[in-house]
Amino acid sequence: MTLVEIEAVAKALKELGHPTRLAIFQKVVRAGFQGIAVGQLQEHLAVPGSTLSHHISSLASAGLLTQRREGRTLYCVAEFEQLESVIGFLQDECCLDEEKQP
Amino acid sequence: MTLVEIEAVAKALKELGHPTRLAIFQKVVRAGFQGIAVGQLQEHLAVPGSTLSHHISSLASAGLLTQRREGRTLYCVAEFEQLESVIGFLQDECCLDEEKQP
DNA sequence: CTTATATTTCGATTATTCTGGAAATATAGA
DNA sequence: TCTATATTTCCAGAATAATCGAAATATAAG
Repeated sequence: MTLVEIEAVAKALKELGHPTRLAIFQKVVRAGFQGIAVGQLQEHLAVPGSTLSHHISSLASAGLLTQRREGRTLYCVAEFEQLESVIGFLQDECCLDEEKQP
Repeated sequence: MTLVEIEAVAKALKELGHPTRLAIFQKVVRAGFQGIAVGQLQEHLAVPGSTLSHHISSLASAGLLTQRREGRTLYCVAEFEQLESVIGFLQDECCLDEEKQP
């Protein structure tokens, strides 16, 4: 794992490490490949539009989601590969090997 | 998963989401159950002592490590259960169910 | 009791992030 | 074109985090 890759993982962890953003990401992931509209997120999470928009673009800047427009509606779609690479990092780079376990 | 638990996971993710702290944590995990001394971390990571100490206590405040004193030396030991609960959250609460996969 | 080593806490500065109202943009429909 | 809806961008203030030298604490050894 290169330094650049580690920094990409750190960036993703950092953006996930905010309660509102983690809640947003959870909803986006659960919406599956079709995604969830920004407005629907706003209904569920009761957070002002501009604040929500900032959090969404933070998650996008970490490669954790993308947006797709359909008419006036913008859908947020999870980038599952990025999520998997974060999980993979924690498992491979941070967890113990079997032989070290008690 | 309760709100309190989500906030605990968010806190852990946030603390891991800093390049220096992620590097610290990686070394601590790899040191296994015996842990690694603060001074050894400092040698590896070339960061001033006071800064390092702050980062270590951030990780401790997120429940990701504990410290054990042996004489003048303080060892940092990973809290593997906390790491596993973070990984578990990302897998269980955030990943797709099989039936949603393509 | 003095000195050396290991690490933390204090204190202060600088940098970054969070927040949300208001204005701007994009699209659709009448 | 005019209006309504959906969302973002602009702006600026408030809050939090990061940084690190210097001083303090803890322990060990002579």
